[in-house]
Amino acid sequence: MSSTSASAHTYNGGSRQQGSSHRRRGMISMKDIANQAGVSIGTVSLVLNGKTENRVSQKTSEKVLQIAKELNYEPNAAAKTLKMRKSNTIGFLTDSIGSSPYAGTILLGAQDAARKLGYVLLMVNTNGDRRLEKQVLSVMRGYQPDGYIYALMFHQKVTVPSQLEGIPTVVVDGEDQRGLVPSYFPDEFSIGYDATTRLAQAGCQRIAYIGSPQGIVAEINRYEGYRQALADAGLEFDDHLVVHYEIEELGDNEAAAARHLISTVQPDGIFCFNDQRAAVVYDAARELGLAIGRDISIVGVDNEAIIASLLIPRLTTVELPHYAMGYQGVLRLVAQMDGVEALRPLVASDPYAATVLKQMDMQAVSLRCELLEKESVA
Amino acid sequence: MSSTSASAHTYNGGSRQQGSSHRRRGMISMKDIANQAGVSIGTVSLVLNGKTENRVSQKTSEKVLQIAKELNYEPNAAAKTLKMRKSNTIGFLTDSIGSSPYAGTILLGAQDAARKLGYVLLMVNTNGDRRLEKQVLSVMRGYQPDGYIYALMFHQKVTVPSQLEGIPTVVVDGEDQRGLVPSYFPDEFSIGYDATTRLAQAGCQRIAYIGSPQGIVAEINRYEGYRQALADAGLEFDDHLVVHYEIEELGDNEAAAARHLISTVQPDGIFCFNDQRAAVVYDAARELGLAIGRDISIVGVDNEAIIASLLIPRLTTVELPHYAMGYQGVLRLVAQMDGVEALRPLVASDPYAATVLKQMDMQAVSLRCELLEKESVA
DNA sequence: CTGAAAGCGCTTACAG
DNA sequence: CTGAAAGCGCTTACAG
Repeated sequence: MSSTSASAHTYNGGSRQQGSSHRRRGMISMKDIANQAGVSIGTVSLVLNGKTENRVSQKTSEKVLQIAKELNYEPNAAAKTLKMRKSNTIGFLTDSIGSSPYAGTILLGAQDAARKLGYVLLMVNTNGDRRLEKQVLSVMRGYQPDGYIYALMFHQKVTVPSQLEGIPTVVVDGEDQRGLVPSYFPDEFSIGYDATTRLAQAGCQRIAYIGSPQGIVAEINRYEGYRQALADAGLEFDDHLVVHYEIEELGDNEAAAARHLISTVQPDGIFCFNDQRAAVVYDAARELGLAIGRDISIVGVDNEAIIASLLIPRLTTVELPHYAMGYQGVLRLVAQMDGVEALRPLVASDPYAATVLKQMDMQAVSLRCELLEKESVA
Repeated sequence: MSSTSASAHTYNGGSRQQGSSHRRRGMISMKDIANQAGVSIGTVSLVLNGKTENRVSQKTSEKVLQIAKELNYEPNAAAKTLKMRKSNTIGFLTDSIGSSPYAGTILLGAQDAARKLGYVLLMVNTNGDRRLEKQVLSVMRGYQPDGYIYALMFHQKVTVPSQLEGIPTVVVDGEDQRGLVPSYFPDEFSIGYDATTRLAQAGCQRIAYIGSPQGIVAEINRYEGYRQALADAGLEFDDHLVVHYEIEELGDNEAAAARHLISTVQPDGIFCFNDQRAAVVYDAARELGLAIGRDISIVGVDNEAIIASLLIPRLTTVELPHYAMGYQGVLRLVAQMDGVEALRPLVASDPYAATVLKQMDMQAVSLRCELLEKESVA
């Protein structure tokens, strides 16, 4: 908690920027345009919405457009929403903005897709608190978003709030428990498979897995991928090479645990559940005098920016598709709300759009993740 | 970029969740309540807005409230906005969601404050692109946010977009170039001062500063704080103890540079511009056989979660007030828009509210940052 | 090709 | 204490 100081470094910039009076800035309306153009409001509406075909003369149309531009007209979303029962707004619900560095990337992807499709994001954080979630959701509903993105902090099974029932919704970085709500999440199995296979290709014979508490989806499937890759590479599975850390029970001893693992079972390659673990393994290996990328190969998951900047040699890692999940999630949502035709304008320039269109019949879509080759693998 | 796979891990959850038909879910309106209660819509409005004083009987009031609750009534924000010319919406503009782990924390603070004051956040990312900013802003204006938060990725001077002129706006983690728009940002001078003073207190005689490219506000003021603290501690300033890295020109050599600095000028304490630099210094010190927290003391800035979890011994660091900036920024904005009375309900339970009220006459507010004591200082 | 009018769900004088 | 009515800025049959 930081207190506030009115120190020498606080200065007063002079006069107040704006009064608290509620002078309505001259938001100009169709009426203004109609007056200036000498036509009716209805005509202005037609023109501004491009519905002039056989209904408005070329000349009138041009005049209206011209004046609208001069006046810097911006349609009043509230009026439009009220009349159309469509807000062109997407509710973005998340449990984790602020607690995860990745939430922002999902949001960015969602935002970019929304913008291209003419939507704006109403953002709300639930802190993972069901009671708060219910409260904010009911406020949000008043704004009548046309659909919702329900974004999680990491891949897990979730129950979508009942208030969203019947409203178009897409789960991102998570999976609807009941399999009814379309969900976009990383292909965890392939992450484990690709990482392990890469290590096997590098000639590793004793590939360890440093995992996560068991039970969460990401852990279960990455581990499966690890085992399948071993089998496909003709390597025998060895129980001793696997550890599923409970973060809590480890505390400061994660480093010690890593050292212990390395020195006792002597792996020549390690697939780490995430980059953070990989960073700890770096330290452990170094203390044991092992050269990473030569004596021992390491692969992480996340491509976490800060860790990436710190580790030497650079870490080979599997990147999680946060941006893609947010982006495709919104594409899917809009297709659901407005029909697949809504995506057509994008499809020529945007490979994601084509992908999403192909998957409209799948409720659960796993995104393949890319292995980024650096120098931590021999 | 991740491609998408329809692997064995993609399953079809069954029937489509919702049709694309636009059946309006029974958003119930005041009319519905009025009908059921046998009163007029106007009366319902009065009751639901708590304006019953001398205007509606206790009995009618209760009946209306009761029915509204049963029907799960949620006011239609679009209609209210249209009529009132007030959307109870705040536009949150940022250059960095997704590119900075801190943006989310600012957003979280803003969100929490907004919720308490009955506002909802309309979120928009500009990617630091002026053209895009202009475009998204004009769309956003259509939604008529009552005010704007203009949030930056790190403390810098900015020119607020001209489209925001005349609309209540608060800059967060940045400073309005012209000093006209209220701005909330970290007290950089104190960061440098407190960190350096802490090192001096620990008995350090040769305190180095590993900075950042010169020119940005954060660097200039932290450096000043460093120098002032040296002076106040009776320590002589030594040019050789200071380095202002240009990140770009350093690349992988940051570690080498740190090693070089430590071995040549032999500081016994180092104030690092941020935790990331501190992490590099950890490595360098260790390679030179120095025990951190004994042979050499280190202080960082940021309290970056991932780095904090990695460094041993734990890093003493100055925490940047991201949450507080977002929170207080919104408080200030609402006070600006709705008058200071709007904050009164909070003031009893919320120390931030009192603080903000005290600072209504300041355009630039620097927030004091907390030094978190860990074990990296002797 | 164009305009007048109704109506989306609210709030707020105004009349009673 | 209560209701009828106007109007916020749009869209869209409908009539001409």
